[in-house]
Parts: sequence; structure tokens; C-alpha cells
Amino acid sequence: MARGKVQMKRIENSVHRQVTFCKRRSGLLKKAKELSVLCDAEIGVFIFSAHGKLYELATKGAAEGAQPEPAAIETQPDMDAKEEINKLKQEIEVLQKGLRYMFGGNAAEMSFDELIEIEKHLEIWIDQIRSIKMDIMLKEIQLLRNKEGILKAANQYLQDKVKENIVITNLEPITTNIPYPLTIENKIFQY
Amino acid sequence: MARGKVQMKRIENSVHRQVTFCKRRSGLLKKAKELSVLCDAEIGVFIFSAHGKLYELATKGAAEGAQPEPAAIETQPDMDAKEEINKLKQEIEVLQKGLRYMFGGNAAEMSFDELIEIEKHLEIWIDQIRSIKMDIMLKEIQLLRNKEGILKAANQYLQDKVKENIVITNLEPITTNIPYPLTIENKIFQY
DNA sequence: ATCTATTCATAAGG
DNA sequence: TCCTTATGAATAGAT
Repeated sequence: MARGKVQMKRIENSVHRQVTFCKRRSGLLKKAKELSVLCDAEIGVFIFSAHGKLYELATKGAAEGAQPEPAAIETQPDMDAKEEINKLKQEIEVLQKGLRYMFGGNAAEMSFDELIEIEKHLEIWIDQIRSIKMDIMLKEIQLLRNKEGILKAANQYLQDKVKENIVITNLEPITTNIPYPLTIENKIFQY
Repeated sequence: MARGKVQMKRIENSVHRQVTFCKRRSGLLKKAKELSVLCDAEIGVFIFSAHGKLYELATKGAAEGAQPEPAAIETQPDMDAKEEINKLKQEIEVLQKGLRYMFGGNAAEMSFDELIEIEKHLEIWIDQIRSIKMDIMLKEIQLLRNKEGILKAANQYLQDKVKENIVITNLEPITTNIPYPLTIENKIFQY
């Protein structure tokens, strides 16, 4: 780019490579932020250095409401600060590996404990999804119950009207093609 | 940048915004590829347009081995090509939403069917993790069994030696502080 | 880290 | 979307 065009291949000199990594990494993250601001896009960038360190950016749409806490770590109040820091660092390591895996990384490279940790996080995630599903179902059921109530009331009203008509006009009961009694299918229970 | 410095805020004119999105998106992905090649880094970039469409790049380290297929879709052989395409498109849509959620997106924005789909994928993922865990455990158990066999043989050998000594020297049986019979704890079963 | 010559990216316009 | 072009940005190499 400057002072000589660069060849598009791995930089062999490790010092040059490290310097270029720093510069371009910050450049890339800056551009990503700009794109998200200018064009109202949601962007995630994950950069793993060759040594495995993670640099990431994740923009969030402004309209995001309460989001589930990402599995807050239990830390004893009487825990030593240093110990706590270590625990947090470990957690970060595990999550980095998990992210790596999400990219199609090889799970077989992970240790048993790391796999357990990831499994735990996945379970939390799946629980969140299930809880949201349950919410939706409950809301839908409520909605259907309300509808049902309204229909029942309408039904009653019509029945009364029918009786009235019989009494007042002495005509035969009115027949319609509307099935009686009115019911609704609770489709939600198919799930 | 060109022909006038750009303000770092959302572009209000929607046509300009769309054009800029296109240009900068390709620019960002290009830069990401360059960084990964030049500096031997693993990079993932996920760009969601304001309308929710996903553009992504995910480089993979050359050392990556066989990776678990991300829940291959069952497609009947007798299925119409158009139908198959639609199914694949739907699948892509769902995965995009899932990815979006992973960024801390709001699951509440997703439809019930989408949530079910994501739950299914998470279950597959978690099964993969568990299967790898199981593999590791089986290997460890085999290792321990081998060790056990060796120790049993050594034990037998020592017993024989002890008997020999009794017969030959008529001394009292040798006692040691080594517990008998020799056993090893199969720590793995704590998991 | 800072500097600067160069190349690159891209805004505006067609 | 693609092309052109003027200009602002990014950055390679040096210090």
C-alpha cells in the first residue's frame, strides 16, 4: 500500500507480520464500526491472532431490549481478588475456544473440561430459547381464551335472540350454515 | 472519504446508504481476507444489513481437520428441485437468525417456528459435544484398564515371589505399606 | 510510537 | 449494478 505494493501472501518476517497485524487489525475494526454506524448494520468481527488471542467487535442494534445475561459467573464474596481475576480469565479463555469452535473449529482440540464448559453454556442458551418459546405459547393461549370468551358471549346472545324470535313470532327456529356451538381450534397445542 | 469528508453518522438518504453499504461491505470483507492471509490469522466477519440479510466471511486455519457437518439437511431424492431450493433457503434464513442471536440479538424478535429450528440446531450441537466427551472418556477408560491389567500382572508376580520366599526361606510373609490388592481409582467416573 | 510517501478505498456523479 | 475520477484514508517502510 504505501512505499511499495504488498504481496498477498503470509508475511514471513515475524516482526513485520506482528506490526502489520496490529495496524491492520485496528484498521479493520475501525472500518467495521464505520460501516455499522453509517449504514445502520449489525456487525460482528472476530480476529484470532496466529497465537490464538481473540480481538472482537460486535455492534448491537440500538433497538435491542433486555438481553439475557451471558451466564454470569458465580463468584464468592469472600473470594480473593486475585483468585477472582484468575477465574474470570479462565472463563474468557473457555469462551474464546467456544467461539473458535463455532467457526467450524475442531472440537477434538479442546480439553475435556473445556467441552464441559461449552456444554454448560449451550444448555443455558437452549434454556433461554425454551423459556421464550414458553412465553410465546402462554401469550397465545391467553389470546385464544379471550377469543373463546368473546365467542361464547356472542353465542349466548344469539341463542337468546333465537328464543326471543320463537316466542315473539312463533316462527320455526332460524337455521344457518354456522356450526353450533361456536368453537375454535387451539392450534397452539400442536407444538 | 473522496469528494468530501464523510460524517460519522447514519446516512439518512436511503439510496446513498444502500450504495455505501455495498461498497464498504465489500471493502471490509476484502480487508479481512487480506489480514488473514498476510498475518496468518483466523477471522470471522458477520454483517447484517438493516433489513437482516447476512453477509459473512469466515477464514479457517489450514490445520483444521474434519469438522462436524452443521446438521446436514435431509433432502428426499424424489424431491422437486424447486422445493429443495426453497428448503435450503429457509434453512439459511433460520441459521442467519440463529447467528444473529449469538451476537446478543434479541431472541424475542424471532418467530416461534424459528425458535424451534434454532433449538433443534443447538441440540445437535450439544450432542456433538457430548459425543466427543464420550470418546475422550472411553479412551481414558481403556487407558486405565490397560494400566490395571499391568498392575494386576505385577501384583500376581509379587504374590508368587512372596510365596516362593516363604517356601524357600521359611520367613514370615513380607509386609509393606503398599495396600493390597493394588487398585487404581477410575477418576473418570466422577464426570 | 511517529512520520511520510505511496497505494488504496470510496463519494459523487453518470 | 458498474465505471470514472478526485480526494480522503490506510498503511509499508523507515526512524
